[in-house]
Amino acid sequence: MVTIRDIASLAGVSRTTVSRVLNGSGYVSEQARKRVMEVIEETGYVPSEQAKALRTKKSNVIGVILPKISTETASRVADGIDTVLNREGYQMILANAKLKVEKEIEQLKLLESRRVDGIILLATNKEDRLLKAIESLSVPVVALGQDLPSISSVIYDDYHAAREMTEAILKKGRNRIGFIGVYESDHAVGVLRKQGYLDALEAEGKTPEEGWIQKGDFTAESGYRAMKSIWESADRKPDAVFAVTDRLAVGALEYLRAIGVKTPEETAVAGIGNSEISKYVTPSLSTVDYNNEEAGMRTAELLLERLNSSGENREKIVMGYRLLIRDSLR
Amino acid sequence: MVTIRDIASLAGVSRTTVSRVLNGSGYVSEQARKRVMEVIEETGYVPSEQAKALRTKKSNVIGVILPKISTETASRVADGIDTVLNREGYQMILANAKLKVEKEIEQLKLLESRRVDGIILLATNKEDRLLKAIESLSVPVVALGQDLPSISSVIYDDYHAAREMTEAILKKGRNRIGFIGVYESDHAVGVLRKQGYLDALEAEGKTPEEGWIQKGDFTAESGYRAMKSIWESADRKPDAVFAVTDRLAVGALEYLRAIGVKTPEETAVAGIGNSEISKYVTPSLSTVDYNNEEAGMRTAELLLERLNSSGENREKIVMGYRLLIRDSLR
DNA sequence: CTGTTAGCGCCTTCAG
DNA sequence: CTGAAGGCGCTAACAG
Repeated sequence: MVTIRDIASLAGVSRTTVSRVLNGSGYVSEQARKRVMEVIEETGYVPSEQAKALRTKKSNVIGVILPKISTETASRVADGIDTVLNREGYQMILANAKLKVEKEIEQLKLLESRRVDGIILLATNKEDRLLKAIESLSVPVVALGQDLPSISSVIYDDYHAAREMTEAILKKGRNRIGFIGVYESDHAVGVLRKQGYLDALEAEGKTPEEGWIQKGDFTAESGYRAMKSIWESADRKPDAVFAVTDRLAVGALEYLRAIGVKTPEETAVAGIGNSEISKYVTPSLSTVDYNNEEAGMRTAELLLERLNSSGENREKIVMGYRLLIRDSLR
Repeated sequence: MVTIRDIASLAGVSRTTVSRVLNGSGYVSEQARKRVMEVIEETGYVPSEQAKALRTKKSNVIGVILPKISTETASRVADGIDTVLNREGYQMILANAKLKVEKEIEQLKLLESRRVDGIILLATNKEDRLLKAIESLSVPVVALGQDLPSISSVIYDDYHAAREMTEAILKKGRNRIGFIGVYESDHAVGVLRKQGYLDALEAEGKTPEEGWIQKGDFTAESGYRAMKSIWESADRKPDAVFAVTDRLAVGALEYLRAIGVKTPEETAVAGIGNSEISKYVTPSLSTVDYNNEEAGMRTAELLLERLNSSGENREKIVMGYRLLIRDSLR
């Protein structure tokens, strides 16, 4: 591999001069610059960002920790992050947390060892050991998706989104609304969305019946099972079901179809996420669009700002959302 | 940032000794090891992979160039790649080619400047300048998705997949099969799949009618428009349509529904890719499963083998596929 | 078992 | 306008 040294000697100048033409810093005679450029061209020399980073203590790489790689949400977010990063001259190193806290922490450390300039964490929990791990890090971290105390974050308005969707269902005259949630370690999805649902009901003086509230695990299959549990355990059958995720909702839709319940006539269904399938299932699924790409962009911008300002102040951005009422809710 | 030097002096040993306990290389007395470990623990020292890489000329980072980040195929492949890379102690730096050749080349160079150990390219074309760029690179590259001469690659069996799906359609007694393809710069998708379709027809002595063959650009909307063109320009209406992509097929499905043509009764539809929507549209879409995750894994393995063997021999792996005949084809 | 020495490829004072 | 010298954090001979 050809180095700056080779270029220097081939061009008959010092390494310093080569460095200067490379970075456009300081004065270099037109003649010298030309010689150097020629040699670079001939040799196909590519400066090592690695060595540069060691010297300048800036790698221009940002680490991104995803809960799972092949997920619609994650890839939309990654797309948004990449847009901003690419524009600002950064590259992105991806790390997979596989939905496990330990893995999340492990990846944080791995990224720190790579000396990335900053880390974006798509968080799925707010566990103490995670917060501790972040604090002990010497690399700036911003979170997306969960409101982590002590660091800047971009979050979705889970509570209001869920509440508004539930209200929209109520407004259609539906009174017996079931709910499919997830485990509560995921605070944003497991707790906030559920609270939004509960509060919307309570505001109308309604109480969900025993058995109307079930849990899944983000898969369509679990949505199917949850819907089945609701149906079989409830005395009065619900006339609507709100799932915290489109996949769960699609699973619910499938169960209803399987037992011959008409959607939306008998039982309406709604989800959150505006996944691509939501548009193409029959009936098309009512859902909430979170604009993940934009969220990714905002998060990247937040991180970059932090890198350039050296300020320690924490910032919190709450993303807006958009209700999409489609055929599954009439 | 604490360095190996700090650890050494705090532990009262030399940097070499610290390095040795870090890498488990050479002999270190139990006593010294313990002292060092303690100090590392206390200080929260994290060795710089960056400096290590500069010295060892191995970064343990692999670059992955995707045509687009938020794509089902890309993210499945990335998932597979990550599985293998993670298992073998590598990390993945993602680069977005935005479906442009120049950007593809630019990313190759950028990754080279980062001194990644190898590059995986999800290729969408076989243009000469791309091949040239790859050859001038001093980093091993393997391709996925296109059969690039001169480098190792993992490819899908596009020709046979398309041909077999077309044959499956013919076997259902459909005789007038339309086709929605894409531009030919994407050799695998644009040329090979089309050839499979044409050859299957020809083997049965059939010739597609003028207007039955249209092009789209990977979006559902373009599939819709292509289907419309087929419908409006053909004298005899097709009784089946084969699209080279699920999204195109879904667009076609939408058009047919819009004009009140029954699927599959009047006109059957098939795609390729086994996208998630294919399972949930109505009627469910017949398609070909390419097992992208496995392809990603194989590609990563191919690259790692190449890194460890220092051999220059090129290898070509052809992935298998699986026909999924669903409701859209009866 | 341990330390000394020498660089990996680059940038950055500091003197010319 | 240009070069020499030093060092970023780490590992790899090579002597002890």
